[in-house]
Amino acid sequence: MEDDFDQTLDSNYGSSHDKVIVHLDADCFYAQVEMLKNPELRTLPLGVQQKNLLVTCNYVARQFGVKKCMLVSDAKRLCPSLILVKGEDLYDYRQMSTKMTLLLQKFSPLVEKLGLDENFVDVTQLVAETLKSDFAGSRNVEGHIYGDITSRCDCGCYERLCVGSQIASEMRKQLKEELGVTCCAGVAYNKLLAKLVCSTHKPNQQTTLFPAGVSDLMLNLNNVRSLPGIGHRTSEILQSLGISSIEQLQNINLELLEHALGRTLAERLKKLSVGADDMVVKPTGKPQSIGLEDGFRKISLESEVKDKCEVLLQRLMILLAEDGRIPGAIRVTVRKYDNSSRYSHRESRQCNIPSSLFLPKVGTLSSNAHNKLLTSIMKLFHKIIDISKPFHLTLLGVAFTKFQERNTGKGSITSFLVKDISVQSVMNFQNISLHGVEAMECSSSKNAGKQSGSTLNYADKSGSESEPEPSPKKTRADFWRGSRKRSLTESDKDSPNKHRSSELRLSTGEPINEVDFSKLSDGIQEELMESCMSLPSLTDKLGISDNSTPNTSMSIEDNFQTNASQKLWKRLGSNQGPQDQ
DNA sequence: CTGGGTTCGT
DNA sequence: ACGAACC
Ligand SMILES: Nc1ccn([C@H]2C[C@H](O)[C@@H](COP(=O)(O)OP(=O)(O)OP(=O)(O)O)O2)c(=O)n1
Ligand SMILES: [Mn+2]
Repeated sequence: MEDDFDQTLDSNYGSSHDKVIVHLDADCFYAQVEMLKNPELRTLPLGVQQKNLLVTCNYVARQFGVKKCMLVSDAKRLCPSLILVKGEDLYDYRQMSTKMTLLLQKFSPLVEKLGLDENFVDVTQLVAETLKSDFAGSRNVEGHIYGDITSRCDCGCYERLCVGSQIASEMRKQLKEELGVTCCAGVAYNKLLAKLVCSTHKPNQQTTLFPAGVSDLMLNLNNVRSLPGIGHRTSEILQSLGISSIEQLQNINLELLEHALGRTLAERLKKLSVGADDMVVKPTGKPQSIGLEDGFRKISLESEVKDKCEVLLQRLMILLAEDGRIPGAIRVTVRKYDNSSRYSHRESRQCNIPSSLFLPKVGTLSSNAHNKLLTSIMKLFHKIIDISKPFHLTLLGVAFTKFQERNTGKGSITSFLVKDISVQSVMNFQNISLHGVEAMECSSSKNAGKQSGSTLNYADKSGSESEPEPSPKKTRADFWRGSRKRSLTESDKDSPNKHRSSELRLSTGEPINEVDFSKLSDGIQEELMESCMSLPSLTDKLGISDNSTPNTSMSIEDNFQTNASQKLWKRLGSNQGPQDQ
């Protein structure tokens, strides 16, 4: 008891072994999603292109020496047969990202996203429950072990990390089977080490790090730049101090480092350099900002600015409607043409916006509020740019921030859906395939948007009546390796809307069937319609894609080869055929 | 020939 | 409002 207390207070600089952290990182993420959309690309060298930058490529292409974030021209020189797919529109990547995080949240609520394809999961509790309920279970490490384990720590971390590796393996199995996504995983006792060890075996592999391997892992990093937390700027400063290796960073005098970097950063980096990290896995909630930007050669007329911003705003309103919250502020970002300096000098201005613009009125928002927002945007623009002089922009961005939850009626299913994270994709109402409802205004029309035409599936039968109550004897620890079952959490139970919405849950589970809209209860049908109509700017969604440069062709034709992974992709909510290259 | 985001700290 | 970090 007292020992535990001391241990907690000591906080051993983030080097205690009491946690089990899994870090998951999808393989060549954008490229993988593109291959899921069009499996014919699987065997070919594939690159995903944003303007002139090749942002990532599949592992076939990597054999040619093609690298991430490379100029397209350089990549083509290395690999003339490289197939290119446009990737400026992140919609599909974002959607897959959401599904991955939802799947991982079945293992622990402590899931933190980093970008679109990485997740940290703190599985300490699941590991503890598993060890408790299954103390004689196998202690095999799944996947690779980093370095040697000749000396075993006696704090119990060996067993914990073993179970962690088994959980990681199950996570990857489910990601592959349910979403078609392959990824790497790293298992360690803190975030830094989980992330670093994750990347030691790629692709589609996992690695577990025990305390005995920590020193090797750190010293095998090639450059100080490989330490998460040391970016472009900091590594340059370190370079000017003659520090380029991890070992040099470990050994440099702390006072000297503080002088160059400030105390907080210096102390943090010192600890990181020996693998100590006390950062906690912070559950990722809804985003703090939702924005879009577009880069270009030159814009020098106010009218062009307005046009660009209007397009950005239209696309933004779709993302906003799907998010379901009301923004309290809007921000405009600009990049001025700057000779000599490749470095983006960006300037931004933001202002508050009245929430009255987002009142749940049906048709009114579209033109009226839209115009007011555009006016605000232009006002902000004029705060940055003096129109009376010539100007030359190379980027425009618009973002919403300061979100507030939408307050629809208390018991309304709308307000409930907005809150329920597992149902948020449903807020994209065009995702519902409305069998038995003919051409509802919000679903049909052009049906050409990227976010249209997806299918809504059941997943969670156990959420409603059919599943027996979990027996108190059975701990949650068994769910991930024994029979797969999901039970309602406590907070699920006290809300009647939760039960109603289980009818509408987006699939991440096995029994995949399309929802037949006409089979939903009448009350829910009506409320869904109302919810649909009360969403801001819903009518704007019609025929408008979150797609600046369309990168897919919409073939309604469904007779082409049906490869398993493509079926999976389609089943999971795409309506897109393969691309015509 | 340099994406399109998001978060955090100051 | 901006720089720095991450993907
Ligand atoms: N500067 C960057 C870095 C990444 N990404 C995008 C493209 C990647 O597909 C995705 C994930 O980034 P990763 O660094 O994890 O790279 P990949 O997943 O593509 O490849 P890997 O297999 O090495 O993880 O984020 C980006 O747009 N800009
Ligand atoms: Mn990745």
